[in-house]
Amino acid sequence: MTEGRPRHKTRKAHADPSRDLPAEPGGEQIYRDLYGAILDQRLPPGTKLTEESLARVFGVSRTMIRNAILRLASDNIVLIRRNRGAVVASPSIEEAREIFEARRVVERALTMKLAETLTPTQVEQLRDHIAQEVAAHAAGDRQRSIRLSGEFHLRLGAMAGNAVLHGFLQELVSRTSLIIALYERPSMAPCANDEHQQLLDALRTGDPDRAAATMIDHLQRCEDRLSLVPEATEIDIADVFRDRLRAGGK
Amino acid sequence: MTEGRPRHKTRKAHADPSRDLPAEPGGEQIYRDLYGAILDQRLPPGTKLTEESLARVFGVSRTMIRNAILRLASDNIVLIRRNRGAVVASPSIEEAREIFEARRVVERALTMKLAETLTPTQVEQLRDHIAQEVAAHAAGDRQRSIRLSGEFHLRLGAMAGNAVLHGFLQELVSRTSLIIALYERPSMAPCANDEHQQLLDALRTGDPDRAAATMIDHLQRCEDRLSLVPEATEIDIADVFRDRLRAGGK
DNA sequence: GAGAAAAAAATTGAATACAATTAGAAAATG
DNA sequence: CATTTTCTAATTGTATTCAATTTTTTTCTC
Repeated sequence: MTEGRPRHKTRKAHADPSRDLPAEPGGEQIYRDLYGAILDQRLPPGTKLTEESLARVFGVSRTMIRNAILRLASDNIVLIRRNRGAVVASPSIEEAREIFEARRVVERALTMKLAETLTPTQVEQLRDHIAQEVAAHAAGDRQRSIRLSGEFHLRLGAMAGNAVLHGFLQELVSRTSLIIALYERPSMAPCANDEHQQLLDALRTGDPDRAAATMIDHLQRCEDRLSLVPEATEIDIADVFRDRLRAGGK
Repeated sequence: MTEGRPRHKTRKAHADPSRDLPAEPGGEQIYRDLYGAILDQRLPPGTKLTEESLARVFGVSRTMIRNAILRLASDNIVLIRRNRGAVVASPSIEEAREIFEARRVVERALTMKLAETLTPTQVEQLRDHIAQEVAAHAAGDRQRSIRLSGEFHLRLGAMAGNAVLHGFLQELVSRTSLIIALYERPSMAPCANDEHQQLLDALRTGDPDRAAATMIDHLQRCEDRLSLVPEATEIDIADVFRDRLRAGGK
């Protein structure tokens, strides 16, 4: 019955200290690493993902990089253009609006479910999480702050007990990271953590409608904190002289 | 070995005459073909998808089959077990319930949106679609009937104008096909098309709440028409003699 | 014969090799 | 000198090859 036999697999120890064994196979680790890098904006929207470079970095063949990229593409956080490589996605303003609308739909449902089932243990977990957010914010760790903020929504979603909706939320939160990278207003925290506290309070009342309203409100504020308006600059030159170009040139 | 390249499809004659040339590259066509075959239950849940067999059938290398399967897996209609191949997914009862719940969430939202924007042209399109459903039902074409039924929901979802939610719905409808294959009660149409007519009527009133209620009701009926209860059979033998097994010896 | 062990076959995982396409640099043209 | 053209390098798409794992078959033992 003793299962725990310490087997030393001395293989390529990668720079990742979180894992001694050859990581999870199937390109899983690569996928996660890329995913994390994109979410943390170390690979910002528009970044080209060249297969061979990544293959060298990760010390594997292009095959697995391709698989990882393929998965990222079906998560809609990477865009593959045929024969022209993959880039980190750059959601348009329209897309951003749709994503936030989808979040309101999905998270409203998850919040209502959770309001009716929330246990003291879960309250404690969420409280802890908020504490971490506050700490990160106080420490000025913006990177971590954004990441924790997204994770709060995900943990909440996980607790609601519908894996399908939770999966949708995962995609939505990821894409929201890209949106923040593209459209955040300078000098504004994307997701104020006192709002998370309000959310928790609303959940604890056990009233689904009140919790849902709080969530909707929170998401709307998040969206409003961004700058989702088309920029009017920089296109002018081409536009102003359009008639001249028509008349003069070919 | 002179394999050559038989231009005729002497092998499994595919019913799809739409392509002589390699069609869209990137394994797109293969993906769609497999997708369609699964949705039409020509590849029912549990079917093993052996890479080499598929490679022979489609006349390509395993590489592209793998890509297609990978995409199907991220759509959650195929399950990949490491080193043990891929099979068409068999959603559990629990999963089925979650999928229907997710559908209520997503389609409620889409229905409410659509109720406020529905144009006469769209009404006409939906009316046409329902006519097709009625015709298929009358002709006893069950296969087509099920497919059209799912497509009705998708067209409705497409009209609502949120591509993200529409994408979610696509996955949900696909997975519902698997659920129907697994859990349909004999002698029962999965989605009565007079309910689709009621839905259209409700949408035409322009009242979001009424339309939403009709949709929720419809989806609930669809779920209720299935047999989502754990089967009590076949486990009996082991269960009946459990105490004896315990007492007698391990 | 039933069951366990070993060997063979089939299947998947991943790297490499080659072909096709695109992007970029150099040369040619007006 | 700007623009097009041509050639070259870089990159992606797909097939093939080799290794690792699982499944099936065979062989052996009792």
